[in-house]
Order: sequence, then C-alpha cells, then structure tokens
Amino acid sequence: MKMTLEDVAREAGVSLATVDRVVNGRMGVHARTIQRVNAAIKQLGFLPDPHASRLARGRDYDFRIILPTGENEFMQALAAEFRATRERQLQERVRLTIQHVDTFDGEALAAALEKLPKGIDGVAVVALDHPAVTEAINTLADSGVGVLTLVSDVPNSRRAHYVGIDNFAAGRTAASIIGRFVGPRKGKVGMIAGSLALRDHIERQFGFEQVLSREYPNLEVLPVREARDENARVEAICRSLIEDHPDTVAIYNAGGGQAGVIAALESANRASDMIFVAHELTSSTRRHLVRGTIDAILNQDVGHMARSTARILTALKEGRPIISGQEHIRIDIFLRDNMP
Amino acid sequence: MKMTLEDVAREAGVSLATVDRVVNGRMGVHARTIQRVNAAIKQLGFLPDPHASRLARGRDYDFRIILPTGENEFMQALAAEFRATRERQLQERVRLTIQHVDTFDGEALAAALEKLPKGIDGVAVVALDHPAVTEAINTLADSGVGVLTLVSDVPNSRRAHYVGIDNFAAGRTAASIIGRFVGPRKGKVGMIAGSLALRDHIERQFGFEQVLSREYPNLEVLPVREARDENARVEAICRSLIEDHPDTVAIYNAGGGQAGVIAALESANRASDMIFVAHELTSSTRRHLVRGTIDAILNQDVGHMARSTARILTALKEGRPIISGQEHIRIDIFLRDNMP
DNA sequence: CTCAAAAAGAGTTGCACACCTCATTTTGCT
DNA sequence: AGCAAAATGAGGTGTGCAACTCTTTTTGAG
Repeated sequence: MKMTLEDVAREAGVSLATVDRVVNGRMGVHARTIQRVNAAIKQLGFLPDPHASRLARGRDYDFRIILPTGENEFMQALAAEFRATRERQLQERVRLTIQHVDTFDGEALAAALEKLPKGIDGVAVVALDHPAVTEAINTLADSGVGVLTLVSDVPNSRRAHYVGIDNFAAGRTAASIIGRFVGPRKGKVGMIAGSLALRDHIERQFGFEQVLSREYPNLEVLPVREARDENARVEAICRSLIEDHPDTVAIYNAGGGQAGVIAALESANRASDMIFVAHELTSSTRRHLVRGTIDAILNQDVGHMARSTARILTALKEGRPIISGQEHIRIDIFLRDNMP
Repeated sequence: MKMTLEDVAREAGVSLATVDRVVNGRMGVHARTIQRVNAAIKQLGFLPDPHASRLARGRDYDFRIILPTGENEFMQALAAEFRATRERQLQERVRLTIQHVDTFDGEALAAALEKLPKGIDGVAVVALDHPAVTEAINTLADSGVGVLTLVSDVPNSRRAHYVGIDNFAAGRTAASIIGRFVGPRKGKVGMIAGSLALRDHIERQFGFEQVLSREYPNLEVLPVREARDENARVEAICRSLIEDHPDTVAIYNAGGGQAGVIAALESANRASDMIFVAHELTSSTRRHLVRGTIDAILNQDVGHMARSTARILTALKEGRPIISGQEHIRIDIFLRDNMP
C-alpha cells in the first residue's frame, strides 16, 4: 500500500534518478519516458511521503503575507494570528513574512507586489479590486507563484484561491437576522460600510439590500454611508441617522468602528431597543453582545484564516489537493449564548 | 534557530545516545543526567522535527474510533467524515480504525473499550456517561493511551479531551433564537430530545429551559419528550403536542428525526408559522431551511470533528501542544442565508 | 558511419530522528 | 580493593526523498 519512488522506478522500468528528474521537473528526460513514469505513478497510486520530502528539501518555503497598514481592529487581530501561525510553521519548515502596505492605494499595493523578490514560494494579500493590482497578481501567478486573496477577493484575477467569507451571504444574513429580530413592526434600517472601494463591503451591501427589500417590506433601507472604519466618523453618521430618522429600528455596520455605533446609541438612549448587527468578534464587540447592545455578530475566524492560508500555500507549492471543507471560511453568527 | 538533537547533546555535555534515551523515555539514565538533558532542551528551545520523527519511526500510529451503531443520520455523516479523514491520514502515517458499538448500552461499550488490543496509540469514543464506561476510559488513560470523547462528554473521567460542542450553550442558543424569532407574543414551546440517557441532550435541555424561563416569560416550555431519534416517534410526539397545545408557537428538536417534525407540522398546516429550530445540517434539513419550514439549524461540523480528532490524537501521542482555537468545535448557526 | 548532444543509469550525501548493539566508564556496595 | 550493576559513549542502520555528480548508453542529424 505504501509506495516509494523505488517502486515507481521498478514499475516504470527506469532508474531512480530518472524518476527523480520527472517528479521534480528537472530537464533532460525524453517525453516518452516521462509518460512511462507518470503512468507508473498513477498505476501504483504513488504519493510522495510529505515527511520525507519536507525533510530532504533543506530549504524552507518562503511565503509573504501582505496586510493593510492602519489600526483597524480586525486587521490587527488577523496580523496577530498570522504571527502565531508563523511561530508554529517555523518548525514545519515554512517561513511566513508579514508585510504591511497601504491597501487602499491600488498603485502602491501593485508596486509592493511587483517588488517581491524572485525566489518567493507564495503570496497572500488583502487585495483591492483595482486594475493595477489585478495585473500584478496575474504577473505573479504566471511566473508560477501561488497567490491567495485574503478577506476581499479579486475574482477576475488568476489568484489560486480566496480565503475569506462570502460577503454577499454575509450581507444577506445580516438582513435576515434584522428582519426576524425586528418582527412585524414597520421602520427604517441604517447600514454603514467602511469603504465602498473595497469589494467586500460592496458585496455585503448588495446582499443586505437584496434580502431586506425582497423579504421584509415593512423595513426601509436608508442609503448606505461610508465611515472608513473610524470610530468618530461612525459615531457622527449614526447620530445624524438617528436624529434624521427617529423611526430607525435597526442598524447594520458592515465595517469597523463598532464603538462609534455603541456611543451613538447610548447617547440617544437607544442602546437597548435598537437592533444592532455588527461584524467581527473582538473583546469590545463581545462585551456589548453580552450586554445586549449588540444583538448579533457576524464573524470570520481570523485564526482559521491564518492557518488556512498557510496550509493552502504549502499545498499549492507541493501540488497537493486541498480539503475544501477544511478551508472554507464560515460566516459565524454569534449570539450571546454561543460565543467561543 | 533550528535545534537538533545534536545541539541538545552538545549543550548538555552528553552523547547523542543519552539524549535519545531521555527524549524517548528509555531506561538506564541517571536522574541527574535526565535533568541536565531536559534543562538543555528547555534552554535551547528544542522541538523535535515532526517530519524527521515520523519518518524515522517506521510504524504508523494506530488509532481507534468508536461510533454508535444504528442509522442516525448525524452519526452516519460523522462516520463518513472519519472515513475520508482515514484515507488522507494514511499517507501521514496514522491509521484510523472505525468500530461500531451499541453506544446506548453502557456495559457493552465498556466491554468494547476493554477489549481493545494492547498496542493501540489512542482512542476516540462517542461515550455514554455510565460508571462502567468511565471506568474503562480511566483504565485506558492510566495505561498511557490517549482517550478522546466525541459528541457527548464524560467530564468526570480522565479523558484527555472532548471533541464536540458545548451542549449547554447549544440549548441556550436555541432558546435565544426562538425567543427572538417569536417576538413579544405569548405561547408555548415544545422541546424534543433523543434520549435523556445521553449527556449531550440533557445539557441541551438544561440550557434551553434556563434561558427560556429566565429571559422570555411570555413563553412557556412544555415538558421535554424523548423520541430516540426516530422519525416516526418524533412525528407522533409532535402531533399530540400540537393537538394538546394549539397555542404552541415554537419547537426545538435537540435530537435526530427532524423529518418527523416536518411531517407533523405539515399535516397540521403549521409549517410556515411555527418557529422550528433543529440540529445538524443534512441534505434534508438544509432543504427545509431553504423552504422556511426550519427557521434555524444548530450544527456541529462533522468534518471538523473528524480532522480535529486525528490531529489531537497524534499531538497527544507526540507530546505536542494542541492549538486550542483550531480544535474548538463551534456551534454553527445556519440561517438560510449563510449555509456553506 | 560519425560524433556530439540528449537521455538514462548509478551512486553519493544529507536531512533529523528512532532504534539498535556493543563497548567502555562510572557507581555503589561489600 | 574488587566486582557486579548501572550509566554512558560510540557508532551503525534505516526512513523516503532532494539534489547533485559522474559515467554510460542511446539517439538523431549530417
């Protein structure tokens, strides 16, 4: 059952050296022989022993993780998980290098991608959906470097995978929760996004409005406002929203700056009756979920994302299949009762 | 940064053979020397290379998975995931052997545990909380075999880990969802369990009643009924429940046999207005969630559980730490919008 | 047929460790 | 001091593969 390269060599009727040349893509092998070896591999169901392989290849894999600069709480948490994953992966012979780039600037991000050293084995990037970025991703991918998009996808690029939640679904889920928590009452619903330049927030908005308008005619969605994930800006927007529309019954903040919503709700004395759906479980959102100010939190598990990124990059590098169920990032719904 | 056994030997001022004796727990080493070696290991932060280690130890790990007999849909799905994991783990040098035992019979389960061969490297078991089972688990654990409990815990045993969701929290979550979906209306709530001999269902009941009685005084919980996870029995119970209490507004089925609830609701023409919270995402519950008959599904990811079990067992065997965030089984809440 | 290029064979070393055996040295005890 | 037992050293072998060098054989073009 347990096949080795020697078994393959015997089966193919060639020497070990030739098998090695084939499986490691070295040159100097006749096309016919390559076929024979591959046939033998398939025939025997040979799979290289990952342990022997990683042991023999002295070199570590060199992966780059590109995250946005700035003090966004979610990105901080993601970075922390990547650092933790980096420590663990060190002994697994993979080296994660974390870089911070201004993600909101498409040209700068593209430049950073182009500046990456030649020998890189893979890249994961929180990407802006911008032509220059798409181009840079494609260049990398074409030169044989595995590229993953993190958090926000660039679907029309040749990235190998996207590591993050389905943001349309997240928006729809937020709408469903609000619709059901509000019940049959009539009222208005406010939505706040970080920036509509980022694909993830656009998608959330789309899903949110779709479900709300289609399934909850008693609720009217107010125009989305951008708050750049900043507490102060979120708070200001929320205040004016509550003032201008006292019949607002629910708020969905698809971006950061949840503390701003809390502050606005408290000062307007609406903390307990307003339905508030937030994103990302942090120490602060967790606290307010317990208190009841936040009614539900949609979360993407940053630890899962970091580990998944490392796994997918190495699987890509080694040409192994990935376990899709394991790498799917769920949209966690947290109520005060099911938090981890 | 990368330490080997040779570094440790040099640091401790002993030979490689002695270091090997210490780290592999062979006998014939002076206590003082053991201390020196361990000090060197700590000093250098030495961690054995998992790949070299697994390669050198020719033998595979031999783990046993003990699942219940019967055609419970959830257990079937879990078994399927274990089979998939087994295939993948084969090349990782771990062998998973799946056994089916009548878990509802404590003595039989204990006997099965005691009959396990000597050389076993670890066991995972869906356990009944029964004195004989506890005893058998402790015997195994004391003989150095890592034991995990699956799905239903035996907390007062010396099992190394529990792989499954927090069932109190699951019950509380079901209650919260029902409470919020029902809204301010008054009414009765029915709960159905598989068997109250299994700890998981007792815990769900406890959490469910706790939250409902404390936070939703408008809802009255009817006495829990046991249905042994059988569709027919579940249906009968549901029918009589709806007949006897026409003012029932919500149902929580904590066990299997969700199809029985569906049938009863449909025949009573209550499929659309009754709030129904079910457990476990299957092709059938998924369909009814989309249709709206089921309002929310609480799920534990069987794929995650199978993979986590394999990881924890090998980590235990190799004396490595586990990544708690990775092994925590979440209580997934699925609405029709966020299904995977 | 010739000859260089291409293809294939043969073999070595190293990776970090597990698991041996067979000395040799150090103890503790009488 | 003498001696057996305990402790340690030294070294080999095997694990499956990567990566490399140095032949030897085969091939194809002229």
